Amino acid sequence: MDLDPDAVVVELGAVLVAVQGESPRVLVRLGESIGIEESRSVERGFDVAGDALPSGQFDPSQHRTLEIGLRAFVQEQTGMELGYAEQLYTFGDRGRHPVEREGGARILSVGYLALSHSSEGSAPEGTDWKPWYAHFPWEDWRDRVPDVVEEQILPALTEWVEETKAGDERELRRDRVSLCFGRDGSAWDEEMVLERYELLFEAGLVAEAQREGSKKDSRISANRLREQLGVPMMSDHRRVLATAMGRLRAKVKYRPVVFELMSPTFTLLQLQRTVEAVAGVRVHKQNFRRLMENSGLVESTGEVMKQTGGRPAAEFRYRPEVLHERRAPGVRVLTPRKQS
Amino acid sequence: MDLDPDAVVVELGAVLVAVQGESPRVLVRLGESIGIEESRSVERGFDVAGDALPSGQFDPSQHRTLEIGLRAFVQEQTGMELGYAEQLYTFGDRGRHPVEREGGARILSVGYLALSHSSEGSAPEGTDWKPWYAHFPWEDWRDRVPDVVEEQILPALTEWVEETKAGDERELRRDRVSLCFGRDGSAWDEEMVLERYELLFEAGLVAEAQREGSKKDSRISANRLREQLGVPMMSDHRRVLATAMGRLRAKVKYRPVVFELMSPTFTLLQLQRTVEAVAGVRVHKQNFRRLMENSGLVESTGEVMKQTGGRPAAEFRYRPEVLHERRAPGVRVLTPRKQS
DNA sequence: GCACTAATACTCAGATTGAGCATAAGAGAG
DNA sequence: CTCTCTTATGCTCAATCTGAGTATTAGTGC
Repeated sequence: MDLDPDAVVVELGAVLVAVQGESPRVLVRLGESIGIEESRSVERGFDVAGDALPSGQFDPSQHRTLEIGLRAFVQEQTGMELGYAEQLYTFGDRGRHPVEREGGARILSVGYLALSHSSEGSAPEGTDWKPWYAHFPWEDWRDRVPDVVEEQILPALTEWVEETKAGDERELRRDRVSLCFGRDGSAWDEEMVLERYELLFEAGLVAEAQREGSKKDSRISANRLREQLGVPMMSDHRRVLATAMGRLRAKVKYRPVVFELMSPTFTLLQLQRTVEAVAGVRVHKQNFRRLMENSGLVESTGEVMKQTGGRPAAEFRYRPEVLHERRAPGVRVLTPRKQS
Repeated sequence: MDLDPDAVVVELGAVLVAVQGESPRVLVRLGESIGIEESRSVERGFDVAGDALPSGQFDPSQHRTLEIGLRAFVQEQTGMELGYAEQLYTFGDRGRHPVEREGGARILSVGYLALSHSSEGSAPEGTDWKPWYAHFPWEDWRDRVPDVVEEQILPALTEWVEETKAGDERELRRDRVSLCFGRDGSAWDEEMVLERYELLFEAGLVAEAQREGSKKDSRISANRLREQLGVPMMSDHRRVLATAMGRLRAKVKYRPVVFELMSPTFTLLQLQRTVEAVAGVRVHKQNFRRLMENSGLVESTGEVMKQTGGRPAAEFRYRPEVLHERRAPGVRVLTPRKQS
């Protein structure tokens, strides 16, 4: 690794998502298999790094484009051939990577979102499909408001708000908390995944924040809390994952990307469960099917699927022609009517 | 500049947008003032580079974050203090920058969108506020379908479709053309700015494509055409601008970003004209005001503005509280009812 | 045949849209 | 002072779309 402090190293990382039943999953390289980097971190006293996204250092002499490089890394590290992939964001803040603090080059990480139909079948050696809500337990509002929000996060954030002396800064913090977690008249917005993660990071509530030099908080209570706030990942990979979740939740609504997660044919309920899994919220079943039937996004194959446990369901497939017919074809996730 | 072919240089570039009346403008550094880079290109026989975005090379020892670096460059080069700024995309394709082809480092360019209230007052020495439709004449559908679309672009693209031998590749091309330019049942989608630019680039119809090594096309007719297809910019800056336009057109609809382009107070017509200028389409006036009045995005100041040429107009201001009240507060640009 | 599980049909009131028509309030001309 | 021009603003109407239900149907496993 380059030790010139002026040098820039570009890391390409992929958030490869698949949905198994009702569980959205991300392909990670297991912490134990990372070797050098992990042992280094441990050696230097940092928290255990955690799992990593498939990623690697961009090599301009090998890779004509960033995406080509990314595909090569994913292929090498997981044996998976990427299908749909889109660039998310480029992070370049100083200090989010342990190696930087050892005098190495500055690391830019370019994150990608990739979608896969098949997370079935075991993941290759050294990798695993991890449920993304294991990393973001506060993001799953399908069945109820997650306990961790009411019981851990909001009290801790309130404390974080109150600890500020300056009134206007406190006001700003209060605002962010209510916006991010849907308090005080704001509604829960499932797309704000990154904003929430960054908020928790700034408040020192996620384990990754501890790796930063600033204000170590080693109180037992704080550490216990962080343990409940999701499984951490290597360097800034959980941040990249948050970006991916937010983007996917948003994009599902105006592009037919869910179908990248489905088998070629599916029932409307399977489609609904996939959307719900990704969005982390429930939708009204009858209205969902009405929407799908009028959207032009899908068409019936004429077959039925009988393995549903109830009345057999009609089988559908994606209808690509919709791209020519509608302006922003996607699965609008209908929200319960506002209290306004 | 680094000559190690394995090295990566990160260029930060800003698309700084302001709207003057009905004309959206971009702050550019004038071609003549660029100096070294331009003269080099000319020396080596490339097309004249054209104007450049405010941009510079990211320096990890100076800049704690990418955005900080960007703000510094814009400040230095234009004297402007950036307000709103958001990252757009990171481009890293080989061959879009002339210097690369001289054996230099690979250049990644990280593009940003920045918005400014004030393009009034002359731009600093060596810079200018250029109307963005000068670079993208096919993107302005406010008054009619631009002539250049019907008369130049579509015939040329049709030729590009037909010149393909393989039937399925031809089908793909035909599809892209109809999607991008709203033919064959597709509607014009003003957000697809980047897709259209890339299409014209691939078809060799924009001047920048000529700088690439591949298939030089020096027919007189082809060159005349490219001259009509908008003012080119340095290296890949027009691509970054296309990305910015598309993002802004999309974002206006679900975030209150237009107000970054407005004065503190404004009339509804001024707001409408700004939205139309950005989106490149017209909207129904009465419906627009109904939408604004019900959206919670603005509130009346109680004052009126009399310089309108007709009946005095009520003066409005942005209402930040809307962020807490609505899920995706933005100026939905209503489209004329479909033919379906 | 009964209980259970989904799937699918249908209803209904309330909001939201797309399009217009109509009126109001200034400025400037004569 | 009235007429004309220009924009602002009010209001209507039919067509759709939405949020929330209720009701019925068609399988499976006792």
